[in-house]
Amino acid sequence: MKDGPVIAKIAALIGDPARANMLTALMDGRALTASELAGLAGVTLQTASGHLSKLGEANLTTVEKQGRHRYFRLSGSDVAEVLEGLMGLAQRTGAVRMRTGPKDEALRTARICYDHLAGERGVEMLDASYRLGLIEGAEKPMLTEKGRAFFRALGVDIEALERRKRPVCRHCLDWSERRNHLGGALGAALLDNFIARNWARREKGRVIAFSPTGAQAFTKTFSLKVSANFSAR
Amino acid sequence: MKDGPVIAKIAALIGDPARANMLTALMDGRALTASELAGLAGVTLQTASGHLSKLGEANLTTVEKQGRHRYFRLSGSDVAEVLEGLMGLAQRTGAVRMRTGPKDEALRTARICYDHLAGERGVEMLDASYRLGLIEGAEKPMLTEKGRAFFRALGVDIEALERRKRPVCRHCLDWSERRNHLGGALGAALLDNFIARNWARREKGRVIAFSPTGAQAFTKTFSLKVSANFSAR
DNA sequence: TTCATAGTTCGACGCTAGCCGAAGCATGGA
DNA sequence: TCCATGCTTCGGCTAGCGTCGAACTATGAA
Repeated sequence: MKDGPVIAKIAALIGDPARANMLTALMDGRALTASELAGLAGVTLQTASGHLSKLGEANLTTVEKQGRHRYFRLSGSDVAEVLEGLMGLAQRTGAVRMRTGPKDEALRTARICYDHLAGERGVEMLDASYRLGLIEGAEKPMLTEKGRAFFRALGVDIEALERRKRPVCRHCLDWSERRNHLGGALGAALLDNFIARNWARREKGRVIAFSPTGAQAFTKTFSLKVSANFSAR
Repeated sequence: MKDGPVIAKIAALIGDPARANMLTALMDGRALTASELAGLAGVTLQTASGHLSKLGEANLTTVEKQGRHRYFRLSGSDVAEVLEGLMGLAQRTGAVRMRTGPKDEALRTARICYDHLAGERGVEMLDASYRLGLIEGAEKPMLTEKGRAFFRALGVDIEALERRKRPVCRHCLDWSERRNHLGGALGAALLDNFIARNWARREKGRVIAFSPTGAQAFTKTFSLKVSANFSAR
């Protein structure tokens, strides 16, 4: 009776189609201007402006002024996580079309979730990290000594990550796979790493495209089985 | 532009204060009637009925008919998880409060339901039976081989129970916990068993009182965590 | 059978909130 | 200084939805 309205306020904010469009557009962690968001949401600039101020008041987004532009982004990865959770519910409902186009296919395979890898690849990576003993702990995942050495060898500055406030390892529920993938500072650092190595690159939308050699390297690094998916693209 | 409205539908459902109240009330996994939910949400029965049918259509809740009551519960733990996520976001701005306690402590803890154990203990026992792999099947619970051996070792004549017409295992909805406990022939036999072992005895009214040693034995048998509840009573 | 309780359906009312046009600031460039 | 661009604020319109009273169905008890 008391905490209901609290979540209702947030949920109602996400519940408007225009705002939901804006939020999902921001899910890849990029910052977008008010005009861009207006276009994506299919509303006029002044309408979008109103929505964005509401989202800001609720601390779902933050603003960054730059010249005469105002860049909006999600205020944190936790917002993206909740949005992914809602997508999961929406998918399970069956009210959503299960028919998936080629774009959806690519999204399922590998996409960006705020700032880290999601989709099949993301889930595989987390699974492998547990299987290889790099990470331990169900509730609160922690790097093992072996994991530290492993990721350091990949070129990730673990110590720098640990100095930050953000958790190094974190589970993040994947709406398409409905299993956890790896979030947190390490998840973000790894995605950066893959992109820097040219294993993968960001494409339009939230798609992450692995190159053939990148996919091979990824598979080998995490001791994954070679799947039909990889050879297919 | 595509998946925005999808999550918007779900979020909008959660976004109404009355529905949010109902959903949060259901977050502990209990099942509540439409009237109770109406009261908790502060709306009339007919309004609540409308809300509940919407929640059902979206598969956020499921219904269970029992007599002239209709018991509503969340359709899965994933729903509760999303709600918790929303609370987390809400917490950034708003305040949080805790829930209230019970009335009749002893009755809630353990009581007789027709001929089997109900209340916290009963619910715990059913939960444990699933967790330990003694029982399988959501709709129609069945003893596993492991379960047969387990209960036989406790001194229950499983074969005799199976010869009877009465179902061996049966879910029974618990009015205080609002979750299922174990009924059926096995549920009855187990309560007899506990009393015969002096783990518990029937008291005035419908209260079942566990002795300290009985509570300990019960806890150990079903591999339960030792709770403060036991030591407190 | 009759009454009581639980819940649903229908219709009407009223408020909220999203929407856009127009006007108002603010920043940056010429 | 003047204009263009990016965004916000204001005001009025409208649709949608949450709400309740009343009538109806279903289950159970006397």
